[in-house]
Amino acid sequence: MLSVPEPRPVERLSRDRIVDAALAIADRDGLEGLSMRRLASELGTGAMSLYNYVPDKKALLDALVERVVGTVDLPVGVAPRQICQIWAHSVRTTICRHRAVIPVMMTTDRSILRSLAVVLFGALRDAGVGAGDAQAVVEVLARFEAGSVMLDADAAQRHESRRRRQDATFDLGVTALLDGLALQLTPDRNPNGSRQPE
Amino acid sequence: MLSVPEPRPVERLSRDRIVDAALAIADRDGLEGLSMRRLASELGTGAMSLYNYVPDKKALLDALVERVVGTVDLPVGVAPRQICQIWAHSVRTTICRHRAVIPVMMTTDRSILRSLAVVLFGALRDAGVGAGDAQAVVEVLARFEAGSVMLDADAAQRHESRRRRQDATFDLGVTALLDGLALQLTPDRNPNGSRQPE
DNA sequence: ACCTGAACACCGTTCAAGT
DNA sequence: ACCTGAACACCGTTCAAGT
Repeated sequence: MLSVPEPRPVERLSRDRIVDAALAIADRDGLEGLSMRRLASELGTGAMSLYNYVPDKKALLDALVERVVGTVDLPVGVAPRQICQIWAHSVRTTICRHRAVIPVMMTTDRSILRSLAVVLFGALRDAGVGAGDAQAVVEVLARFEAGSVMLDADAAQRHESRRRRQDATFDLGVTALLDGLALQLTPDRNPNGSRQPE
Repeated sequence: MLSVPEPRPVERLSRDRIVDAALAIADRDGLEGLSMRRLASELGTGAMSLYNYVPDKKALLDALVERVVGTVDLPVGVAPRQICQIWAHSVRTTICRHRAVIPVMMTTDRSILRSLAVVLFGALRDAGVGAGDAQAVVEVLARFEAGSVMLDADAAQRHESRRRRQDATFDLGVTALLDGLALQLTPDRNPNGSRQPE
C-alpha cells in the first residue's frame, strides 16, 4: 500500500527509450506520423518531458538516423573493388530496413552519409589505394548510393518483382561505376590502385 | 470615386501567380518558410482563397517542382553518349537553380524524375539504342543524378572552390558510369548501341 | 535540480456563411 | 457560382510554476 506501482509508465524515460519509440513510430506510420506529442503520449508522458533528453526535434531525427545507420563495418584484407561493393550493398541494405528515415538522412542530417563515406575512405586507404583515387571513388559512389536509396525507397517490400529489378539496376550501376572509375583513375601510375576485376 | 482601386491585391489570383509566389518564397526562405498562410498573405488574400486554384499543399509543391523542372529538351542527331551527358548536365543545372525544391522532388513528387527519365529514354531510342540498354542506362544515370543534386544541394553558391570540386566529381561520375555501362551492355550484339567514346 | 502543464505562435484544412 | 472568415485539430517550443 505504501509504494503504488503506476500502471503505464513502466520504465523511466531515457534517451534510448525515446529513440526506440520514435523509430517504431517512424517505421509504423512514416515520418509524418512522428510528432513530439505523439511520441510522448506513446511513452506515457507529456511532450515536454522529452526535452530533458533531446534538445530539439531536429536532434531527435538526427539520433534516429544514427541509430539506423549505426556502424557499417567493412572486411579487411580484401581487394579495393570488393570493399566498395560490400560497402555499397551493406549501406543500402541497412538503410532500406528503415525507409522512413531516408528523407531525414538526405536533408537534415547529411553528415551521416559523410561519415559513412569516411569509413569507406579509410578502408580503401588501408587497402593501399592512393588518397586522390580513394577520395574520388568515395565521392562518386556516395552519390550513386544516395540516389539509389532515395529512388528505391517506396517499393521495397511490395512487389517482389519490382524490388528484384531495383536490385539488379543497383548492381549494374555499382559494377559500371567501378569499372568506369578504374579506367579514369591513375591509369598506370599506381600499382595497386583500383583496377578492373578480372 | 465609384470604383475604388484596392492598394495591394493588384492582380487577380491565378494558379500561375500562386506558383510564382510560392517559388519566390521557397527560393528566398527555403521550403520551411513556405506555408499556405504566408503565401496567401504575400498575395494579399486569406489562406482559403488559394484552395480555389490548388486542391492541396502537396499539389502546390508538385506544381512547384513541375515549374522548376519544366522541360529539359535534348538535341537530336548526336551520339547516345552525348545525349546522356547533355541530359545529366542540363538536369543538374536546371534543378540546382532552385535548390529548395529538391527535397520535394525526392520525396513527395518522385514522378517528376521519372518523367525526366522518360525524356532521356525516348532520345536514346531515337538515337538507335536498344530498349533494354536504354532502360538500363536511364535507370542507373537517374540514380547518380538524384544523389548528386541531393548531396550538392547545400553549398551551391557559397564557396566557389567547393562548387568546382563538386562539378568535377559529377563529371567524373558521369564519365565513369557511361564508360562502365558501355562495357556491360550488349557487349557485341548491338551495332549502334552505347559504346566507348573514342 | 529535475520535471511538466498551460500557453504561445504557428500549421493545413473543413465548413458554413457570405456575395 | 465563387469566395473566404471563423473554427478545428493539430504542431514545436517557451516559460513559469510545481516537486
